[in-house]
Formats: sequence, structure tokens, C-alpha cells
Amino acid sequence: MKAEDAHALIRATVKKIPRGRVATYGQIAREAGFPKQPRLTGYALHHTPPGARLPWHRVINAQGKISFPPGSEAYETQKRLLEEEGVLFLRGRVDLARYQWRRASEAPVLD
DNA sequence: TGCTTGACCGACG
DNA sequence: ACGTCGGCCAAGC
Repeated sequence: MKAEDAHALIRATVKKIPRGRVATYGQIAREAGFPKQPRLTGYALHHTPPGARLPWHRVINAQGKISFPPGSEAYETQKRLLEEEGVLFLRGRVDLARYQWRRASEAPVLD
């Protein structure tokens, strides 16, 4: 498996995150078939050129936080995009129990 | 070639 | 709620 293929699988999985929901780096890696390699998700996104039709902003870390330095341009952009979709931030964090993307087979989300 | 760096994670203190 | 540590491994130098 080439690195490019892995990145493609990661990006394909990111595309599946519905509007208004979020997923963690580790979650995306697992869904794409790379358990224990959350960094692969970060790497694939890092290499995604701006302008790509990809909901990269819906990917946050396992603590519910944005993985950019608070106050940075990237941080503010990601936060704004999420808020535009109705994802609320409380004390700089997203409530994963509420907004994390889950498959239909898993436990339903409380609204 | 070999070493360092990360848009990370989970466990543990 | 922090900080540290080991695991992970593609890229970059």
C-alpha cells in the first residue's frame, strides 16, 4: 500500500462526515482501515491543498478540541466553519457526546 | 541513510 | 485537570 492510497482512503472517509457533526483523527483512521495510526489522518489533511472539496474542519482531536494553536488563523477558520454548521463550542471544546459522528449501527445520539 | 517532527491517542500519575 | 510516556509511522531534512 502506497502512502498516496492511504491518504485517498482517509480523505474518502472524511467526506462521509455529515454536516453539523464531527469526527476525531483516530476515528477517521480506524474507519479508513488504519487502527492505531491517528497521525495518518493528520498527515493526510495536512497534505490536502486548500480549495479541495473536503470537510476537513469536521475533524478534531479526541479531547474535542481543535488541533491548531488557539488564536491562529487556521484555528479561527475551523471554529467559524463548525459554528456555521451549528456545532457549539463550550470553553474551547466541542461536546463529543453530542456532536460526534456515529454509524447507524451504533448507539443513537441524544439531541 | 539515519534522525527528528508531527492538524494524534490512551493510559497513568 | 494537567503533564509525561510509549506507540505509531510518513515526510522532511
